Amino acid sequence: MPKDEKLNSEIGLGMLIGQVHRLSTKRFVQNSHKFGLDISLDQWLVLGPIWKNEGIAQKDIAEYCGKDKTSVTKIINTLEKKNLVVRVPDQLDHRVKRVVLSNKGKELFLNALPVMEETRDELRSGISDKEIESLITVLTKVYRNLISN
Amino acid sequence: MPKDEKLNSEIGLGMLIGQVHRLSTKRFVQNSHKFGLDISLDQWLVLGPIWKNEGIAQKDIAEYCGKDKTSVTKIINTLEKKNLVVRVPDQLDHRVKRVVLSNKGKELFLNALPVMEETRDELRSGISDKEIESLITVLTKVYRNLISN
DNA sequence: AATAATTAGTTGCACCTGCAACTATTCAAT
DNA sequence: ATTGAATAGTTGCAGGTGCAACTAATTATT
Repeated sequence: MPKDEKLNSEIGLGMLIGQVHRLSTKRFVQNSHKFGLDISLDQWLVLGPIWKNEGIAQKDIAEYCGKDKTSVTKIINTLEKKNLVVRVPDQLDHRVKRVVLSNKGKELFLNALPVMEETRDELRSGISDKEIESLITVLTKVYRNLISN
Repeated sequence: MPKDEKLNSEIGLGMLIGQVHRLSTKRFVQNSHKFGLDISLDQWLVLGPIWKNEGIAQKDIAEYCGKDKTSVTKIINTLEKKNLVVRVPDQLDHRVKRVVLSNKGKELFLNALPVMEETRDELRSGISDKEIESLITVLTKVYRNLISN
């Protein structure tokens, strides 16, 4: 019944990554509620590149946050439903759509920064910078093994 | 355009974990197809405890693989649709359902072992055991930070 | 024994993901 | 100029996830 009993057995690496991923996205949403906001981690991740690059094309958003273009389409749909972003068709290339933050979107992005901070701190609590660094280093190697499709 | 260009910038830890998680579940499915099988990583993860413990209750499956009971219900639904498992109501406690592998399920489980092996090897390719060990150590700390709800 | 609290499992809703097939537009080749 | 890639984005389908609310069965309380 103790939640971390299974850790002693050989909880595989893949399983561990899955757990951490699921729990951290969950935690982000919980924290956003604590701050009176309603935004998912993935919505936040998509908002990021739009903030940094007003009018970015969906294709570039996908590349930027490592998501499938299909996923980006659908996340932007929900962001648009929430009136956080607007799709603007490019005047030169009629295939691309440029995505822009609304005022509400800008406001939410700023308000969500502390949520990100807090979640980040919770994840790293009691773990040294050196450990985090090595974690990122090795995880990046795994990542490189995987992107070479 | 190069797929790993973003690595140089500060691709956050959370984002990195998300990428690795998504890419590795994807890779598992691709590998299962290469072996002529059709099984997802999560279906495999649920099959595991049933293999080790015939007639395990759904609640214990959930605990075993760290999934929500809701998710387990639905994954077992699809496993049952595929005729890989059967739900058997417990005779003593009429609330619990015990899950059993069919012959087809046992066969698939065994056939999927090499898929697991291959995916595992691909993930770890070029990474020393020591690095993997430290990865698991630190990731486990992150995990512990998260389960304390 | 009757009521209340727990527990196992399911369902509905909203969201995220990957894949394949599709539209529409732009670019390349001849 | 016309045909044939390639590209940006969308849609439909199947699956996975969390949450809240629910049923049915078991235990605890009094």
